[in-house]
Amino acid sequence: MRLKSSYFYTLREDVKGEESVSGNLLVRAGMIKKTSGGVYMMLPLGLRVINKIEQIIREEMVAAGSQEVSMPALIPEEVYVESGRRESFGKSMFSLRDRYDRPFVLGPTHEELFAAAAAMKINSYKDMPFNLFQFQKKFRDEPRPRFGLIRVREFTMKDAYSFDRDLEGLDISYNKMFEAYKRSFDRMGIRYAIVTADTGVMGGLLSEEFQALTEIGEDILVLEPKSGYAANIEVAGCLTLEEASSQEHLVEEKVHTPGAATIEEVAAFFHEKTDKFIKTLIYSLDGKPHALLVRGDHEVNEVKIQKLLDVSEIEMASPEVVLEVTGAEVGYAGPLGLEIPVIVDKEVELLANFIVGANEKDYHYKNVNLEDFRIDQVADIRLIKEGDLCENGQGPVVFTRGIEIGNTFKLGDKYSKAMDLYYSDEKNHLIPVMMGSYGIGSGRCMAAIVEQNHNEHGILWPKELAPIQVAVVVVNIKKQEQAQAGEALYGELLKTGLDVCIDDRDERIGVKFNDMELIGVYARITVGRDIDRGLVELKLSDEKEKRLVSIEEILPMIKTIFSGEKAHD
RNA sequence: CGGGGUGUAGCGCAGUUUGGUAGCGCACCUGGUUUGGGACCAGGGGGCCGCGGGUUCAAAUCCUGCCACCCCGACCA
Repeated sequence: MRLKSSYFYTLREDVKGEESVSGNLLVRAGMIKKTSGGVYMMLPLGLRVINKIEQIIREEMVAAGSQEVSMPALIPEEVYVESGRRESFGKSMFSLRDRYDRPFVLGPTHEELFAAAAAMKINSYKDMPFNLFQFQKKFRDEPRPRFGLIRVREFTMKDAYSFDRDLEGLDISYNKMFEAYKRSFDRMGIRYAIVTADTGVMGGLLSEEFQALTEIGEDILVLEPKSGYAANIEVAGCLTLEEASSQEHLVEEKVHTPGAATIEEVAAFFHEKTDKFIKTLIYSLDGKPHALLVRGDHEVNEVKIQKLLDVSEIEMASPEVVLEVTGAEVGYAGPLGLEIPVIVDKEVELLANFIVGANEKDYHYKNVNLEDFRIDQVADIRLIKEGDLCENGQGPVVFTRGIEIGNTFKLGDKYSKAMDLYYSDEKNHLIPVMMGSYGIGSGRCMAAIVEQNHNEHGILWPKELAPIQVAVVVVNIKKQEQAQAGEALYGELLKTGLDVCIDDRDERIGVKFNDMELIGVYARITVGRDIDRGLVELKLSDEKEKRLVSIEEILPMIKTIFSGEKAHD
């Protein structure tokens, strides 16, 4: 491409209100442009990168035996009603009506349609296994889009679906996808961790996430390096080897604690550490109030609660509800005398003579013990903390952050049962198909790569993904010998099939260098003052030093650097 | 949805307190001088001041309703 006559621009200043490095750099590089909250235009250079990312994924999917299809994004609402997900997605689904007032949605994910497509093919156990994939826009009305391409409302996902007759088959299909994912992300040069995760709205038997390791990641990953344990904090189990306290149980005592409502305030009042306290949190679970008890220095893990009690909606109860069920304003809830279900974290069971709220403003009870109140259930309901013992007992866990770039699910028969996808086995019994689903967000991959590969000047694309792999920068386009040499070299480079550009703009060299570094050109060839000696300068984005190369040697050198590369454009 | 903030030229901002002809930097156009790390001089173009009502002789500015965007808490590729 010739920059002078191409759609190409850069912004000199940082993007206002953009918190993520990737969002800022991609917008400044003219690769993406926000249209509205969480919706972006994909401009020429950005699209090139996305295409390269998707091509890698496509090659690996095909190599793993998957066939490409394309499903609609505009889908009759009834499809999701049938599977029960119209309700579970709720407000995060974009809904609309056609001219006859029939309800449609914009697909947030495509399990239902793939199940329908599979039904066309599947009659017998002989019709499986197989695997389909697509690249398709997904629409999710996220409450809070942010971080450039990381959390958006319209995005392209590669989604794949496997169909097997039984769990053994599903395991095989799942592992094929799993390996294809590893190869894809390895080829993109992404540093990632694989963690077990919550199955969430997808349901099913198993969920594993591919998490790109970055500072800005929205997910907290719990790792135990020695054993290789890795889990999303949502599902990380807690283990304690402590014994139950053998202290003699004292008689409970009501204490006036004026002005102390938060755990920290109460702890300061009693001159005790926060782990001598029990927090009583009033939650609304599918609209019904529940009391959740965790140690004062612990937090409730809402995903664990959702799984434990099979609830879909979980939120802290409103101050009005708290007043109603405890008889006191927020901050003084305690388990004594509560008439709502009381769920207790298993580590609370180990304590004796602890301090709790008195369900009365400005009062707490001390020396409270488990026999003093009704307990409906004891379970692991807390969020793990960094340094806690790993649930496998191997050692303390460390935290790191990640961006979820891929997710693999063993769905089991959830959708096949809902969508009536059955086959006949050898004995002519109708059996539900075992499904798996596998997603990769290509825009998130792009953002994650930028988060992991940038410097103070701009993006450092790996050479396979750079939108411009080789740039010929003519220092002074008005000097004939430079312009001619640059043009000649550009013409030769085009024949290599690499993504090449010539910066033929009438700009100062500093502007050109800065732009090339911002957009992440991999190899920059500068044609300038040394051209009269037959020399050009080569600078690779992953090397510090520039090299002077003779004009005759530059082409073979570039070919060597990119050897093994496929043709693009 | 709750809490906080911002909407003025393509981008970044001042002006709003105290109404009185809409400004600055970058970018853009013309001419000239420059040319290996975001040049300089001179001249110029570009605005439903987020949108709608209201107050006023007069509104970017005051009042009011709405919208959008950003940040902090509940979702997921």
